[in-house]
Amino acid sequence: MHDSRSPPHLAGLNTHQFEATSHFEGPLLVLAGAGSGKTRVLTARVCHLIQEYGIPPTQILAVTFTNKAAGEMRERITKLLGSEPTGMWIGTFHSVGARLLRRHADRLGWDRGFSIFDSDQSLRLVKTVQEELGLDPKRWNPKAIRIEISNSKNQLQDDKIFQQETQGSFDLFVRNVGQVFSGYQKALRAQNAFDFDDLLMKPVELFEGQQDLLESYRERFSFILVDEYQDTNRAQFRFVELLARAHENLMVVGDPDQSIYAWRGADIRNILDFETAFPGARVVPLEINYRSTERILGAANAVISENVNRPEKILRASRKGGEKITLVETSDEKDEARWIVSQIESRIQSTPGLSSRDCAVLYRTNAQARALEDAFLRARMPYQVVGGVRFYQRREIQDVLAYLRLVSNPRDRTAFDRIVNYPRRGVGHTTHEHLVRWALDEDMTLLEAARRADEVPGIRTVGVRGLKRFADLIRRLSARAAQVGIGEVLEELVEDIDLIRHLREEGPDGEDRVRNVTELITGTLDFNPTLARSIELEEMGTFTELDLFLQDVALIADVDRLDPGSETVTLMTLHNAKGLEFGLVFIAGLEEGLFPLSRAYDEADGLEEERRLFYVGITRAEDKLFMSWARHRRRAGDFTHGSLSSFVSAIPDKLLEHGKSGRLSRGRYPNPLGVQYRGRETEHEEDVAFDMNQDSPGFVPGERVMHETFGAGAVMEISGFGRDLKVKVNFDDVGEKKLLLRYARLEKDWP
DNA sequence: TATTTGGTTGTTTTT
DNA sequence: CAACCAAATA
Repeated sequence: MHDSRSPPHLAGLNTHQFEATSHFEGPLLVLAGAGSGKTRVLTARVCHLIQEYGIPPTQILAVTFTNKAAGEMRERITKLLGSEPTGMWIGTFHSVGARLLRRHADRLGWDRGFSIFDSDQSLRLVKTVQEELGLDPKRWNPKAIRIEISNSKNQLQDDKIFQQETQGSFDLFVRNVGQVFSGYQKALRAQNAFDFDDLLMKPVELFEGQQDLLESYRERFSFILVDEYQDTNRAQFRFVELLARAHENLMVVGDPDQSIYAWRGADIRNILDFETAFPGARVVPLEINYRSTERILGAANAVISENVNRPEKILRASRKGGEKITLVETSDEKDEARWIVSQIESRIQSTPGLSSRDCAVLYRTNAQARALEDAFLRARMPYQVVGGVRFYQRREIQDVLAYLRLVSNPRDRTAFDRIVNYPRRGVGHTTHEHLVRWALDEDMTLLEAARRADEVPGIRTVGVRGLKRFADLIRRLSARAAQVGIGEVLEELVEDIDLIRHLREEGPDGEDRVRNVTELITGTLDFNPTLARSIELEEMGTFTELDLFLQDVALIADVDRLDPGSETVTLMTLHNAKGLEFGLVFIAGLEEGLFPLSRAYDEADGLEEERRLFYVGITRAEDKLFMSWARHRRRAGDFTHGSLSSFVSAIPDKLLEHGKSGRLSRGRYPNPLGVQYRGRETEHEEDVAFDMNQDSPGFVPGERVMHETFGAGAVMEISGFGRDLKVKVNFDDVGEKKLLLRYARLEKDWP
């Protein structure tokens, strides 16, 4: 341990933490178990570089997983240093990429005022391109195509490479993706826009193609630090590699056991093979957990050790003992939610100093938030939901933002299309078509064409007036944006289009929408571009406040909006919980098929990733962990019957304390004898009905069954759970088939 | 051109 | 049980 005579950034570090912190040049891999103080090490090393080795902050680049983490890191460094690390770049891969592109977009044929398209906007663009190509979106799922494009980009494969590689493919889908891909990329460029994936891929293209730029940034960032390295993808690896290859002063920090983003291209090999990519790397393990109690950590270790594909390591607890983990069985999602709320209530009441902000409820899917919210609302317990229907994704917010985007980037056609007729200006489908055709012929932006709408053939006077009014509005806003703050621009816009009145007229949801818009305005009134940190001071003059604001908005994540200071319980997905910690943690919905999700069984390593997610969830808890599951759950409209997640069986029983919700333990439910109470309790009857219809297939291996099309056969085996129950049948005529029971409509074939 | 209706569809996780 | 979309009607 380093004592108080050391500089403040070294105080209290253990041997391994100190080793990593004081590392100077060359590659360094820190294998940091959950709660082992990796953020401390990261910030301490930055201070060490600056104070002990005299490295100017301008030469340091730190990449974090969220903007929030970036902000916290900057704050902590400032505190330790006693001054801002001015000129140091700290940000996510996406924000660093955006920042580089803002500076050099012209070298790629983009304009520095480019728009950043989020997944929704990029999906809309995929649809548009599909329509132009005459590919029926019913037959070729735009979402699937978008995912394919995105994956490809994350592998650094652009549309040209994609087409080359799939040219002779017999897979029609893949060939179509190739077509859409290049149309999509062309459209992005025509609109002066990048999508999320471009923010990672284009900087790589920039560096690979422009040696002088690469050289200058290599010199500029002579020290690079990357957090959450286990979740980097190919493009991110390449980006880091390009910058770090010359000097190799690269520190990466991560934990293979917490890799949970393989589905979006993260490649765990980046961390596993780090020593191969950077030979001679120093490897420092951090294996003492300072966060959770011994019992909680025991459960986490037991769970993760079930994974086969992992380097052997064990995380030790510095905190001994602790409460047992509570595992509770509930009757359905409402019962589960009520139980959670009541636990939080009684805990807060009985534990002095414990407040709702110390509590978090984690779940696998966003849909689970609904029942929970309902219970919190009823109990009048304040809560905040992270994610789900995202704030910036809401229709009314997107509408307002589309105006701003169009002001900032007049070529943004996606923005134009969205708002040209919102609120209604008499610009319908036909008018729009005429406008587009004319703009294309005359080679001008839609906005420019709208300004000269009276010259466009075929448009009725209502449309002409509407378009001119629209173009005029955008022009006025542009002028204002150059003079006043973003907040004022927004206020004027909302006033001008009379948005509040329009929203109120929409009916019941209108008030909510009004509130959201007001919240957006309030948020922007004190928007401070220097605080936004997305830009260096000397660059300030070259961008308007609006540009900076839009960039921030585009890259903000759900967790970034989490307010840890507010007196509320936090509800979020397990993915969003990465990197966070809470005194009390609930993991809800621990049912087979939900967590792990049944789809995880279909993919190689799917179950292992799911288990890592469970591991991440468990290790969020400091003092007490609760887990719950429900026997019945409404999913996608229909009822499912569930059983306890197989993940839980890995946890030694001595760490567990079993319980039942009040509803179940009162003994009305379940009914061990089946039909005994029939007629007396309605609830119970429903329950029996589930059992007959949904739960038990009513089939056993060897039994003879009939199928509508396949005819008679014998049941071979039964697998899956709930709505994913599958049966394998050996049909007399067509042989073996694996069928989803809920579609199969099998009937017993009585002899 | 705007609005309403009904039908279809799909739910994993996110920068 | 949404949200989204296409067709039908005002």
